[in-house]
Amino acid sequence: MAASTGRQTAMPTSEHGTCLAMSDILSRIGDKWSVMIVAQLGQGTMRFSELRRQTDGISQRMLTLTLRNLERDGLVTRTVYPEVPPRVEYALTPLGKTLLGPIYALWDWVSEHQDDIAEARMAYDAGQQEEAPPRKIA
Amino acid sequence: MAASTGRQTAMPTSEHGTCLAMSDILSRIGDKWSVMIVAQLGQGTMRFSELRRQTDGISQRMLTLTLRNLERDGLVTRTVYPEVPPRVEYALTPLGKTLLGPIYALWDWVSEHQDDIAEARMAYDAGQQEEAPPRKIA
DNA sequence: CTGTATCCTGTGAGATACTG
DNA sequence: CAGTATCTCACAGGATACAG
Repeated sequence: MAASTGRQTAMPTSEHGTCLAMSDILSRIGDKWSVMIVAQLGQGTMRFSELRRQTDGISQRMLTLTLRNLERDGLVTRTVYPEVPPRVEYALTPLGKTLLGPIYALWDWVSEHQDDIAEARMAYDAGQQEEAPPRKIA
Repeated sequence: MAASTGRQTAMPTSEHGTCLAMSDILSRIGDKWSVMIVAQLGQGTMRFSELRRQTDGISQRMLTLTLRNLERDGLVTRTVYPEVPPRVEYALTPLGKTLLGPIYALWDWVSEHQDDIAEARMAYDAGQQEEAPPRKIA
């Protein structure tokens, strides 16, 4: 299990393999929907349409693709019930559940600092306007 | 601050604002280079070319854009020394440093589970080959 | 209900060349 | 050295229609 409770364990920037894996994993969990889906499934097993409804703005196609990728990475299981109106349930694997920790950490960070970021952006954009405008402002 | 396997602080999926902010922030830190740059700067102030050298594979353009975005979000500072051969130094802001925690959490997770994922992928791909090939295999 | 197949667009990002 | 400006291409991802 992870060394976890406390401060950051790793970050030996030397680890080149991990570095490559990082950008790989990050482009997966960093895509538009993966984190949201994992977070949803963190609350329990759900079926396709349920996920679709709860995940605002996702297209059928993207939900399918996202779930397939997560399944391929061993983060979620896909269970098909061969019934007449097909039913498919998705759930986190044990591995998938271990991802919830880091995701929540990120989530907490965002909810804690989103205001700072919004503020920083406004300040930055305002500053840019002063130096930028060879173009008439008003 | 959160840390490990156990229950976490947040995740009231209801928080819609945070949810939107999530996908926003995620698409920033989830892009190909931001996390890597922040991690680099976690080790201290660096200048442009230094970052360029240490960040394998990044193009000049992408480094510039990434840094600009991070600056705009208030995560890094950009200090220009008006010398003859220009020198520009980048460093994490206090806000930027708070991001190191979650990033390290993710980093740890990756270094800990990259093998599981690689394995899961191979297993999945192998399974697909069996059911897939209306196409002759051998 | 749970997908797959197609089409189409925006944009992320590399390569290259030029400037202060 | 540190950047900006273009060009280009690949691909993520939305909309829509069809299928088991």
